[in-house]
Amino acid sequence: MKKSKPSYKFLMALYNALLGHFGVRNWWPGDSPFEVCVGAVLTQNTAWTNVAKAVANLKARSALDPFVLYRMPHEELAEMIRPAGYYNVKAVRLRNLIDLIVENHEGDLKSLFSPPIHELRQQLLSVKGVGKETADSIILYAAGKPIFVVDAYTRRVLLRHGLVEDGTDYDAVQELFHSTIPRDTALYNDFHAQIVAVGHHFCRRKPVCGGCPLQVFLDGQSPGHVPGITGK
DNA sequence: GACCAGGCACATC
DNA sequence: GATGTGCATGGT
Repeated sequence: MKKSKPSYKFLMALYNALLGHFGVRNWWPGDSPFEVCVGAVLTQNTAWTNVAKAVANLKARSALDPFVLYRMPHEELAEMIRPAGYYNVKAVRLRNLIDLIVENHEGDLKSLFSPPIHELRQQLLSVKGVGKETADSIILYAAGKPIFVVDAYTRRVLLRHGLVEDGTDYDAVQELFHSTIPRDTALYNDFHAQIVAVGHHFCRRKPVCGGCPLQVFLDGQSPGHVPGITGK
């Protein structure tokens, strides 16, 4: 069964339902654009609580800096980000991103972020270890440009509430937002943050959705609320 | 002790 | 081009 595409009105009402429940989220959890870039790589398939420990290690060593990380040996970097898991692959991926920043932009993120979104995205995607979600997270939350981030929470929440088909790919989910609601950085930033909030609190492990603001909103309005889908 | 978490690249068919 | 696999820690 093919689902009809949600309207502007519907998506905004959905957003407002989340906003009313959670309040403005003020995302991403990071003190600087560079920290957002590092966090975006470290959080790949990893709980944020573990990422926070790795970031704290880097901060404690004053290593949250492109030039410091550029000079750091692999073993040392891997050891510092160990709590985030996959530390060997992530140390390489982080280094690949740092290489782009330092070697092509003299360590200056403003330089990296200066091109139009499409060009910036291509640059980020050319880095081995930076996929669509990581690139888009950096573009939205570090560069402050309007692109919608599609992550596990986004898919899960949309799927669980019957708004997309199972297996809908990244580009299709992203296009759903881009073609429906305005290209606005602040809106995309908070919308995604709201989705993460509801995904984290209500659509993760719990077998039922009691108290979920989306359930309240969607009942009688959505293609069908689908309780009980946990995990991926 | 099993299961899961804000992916990604690579091998194989 | 679809599907499977390795990477790894820490919380529930």
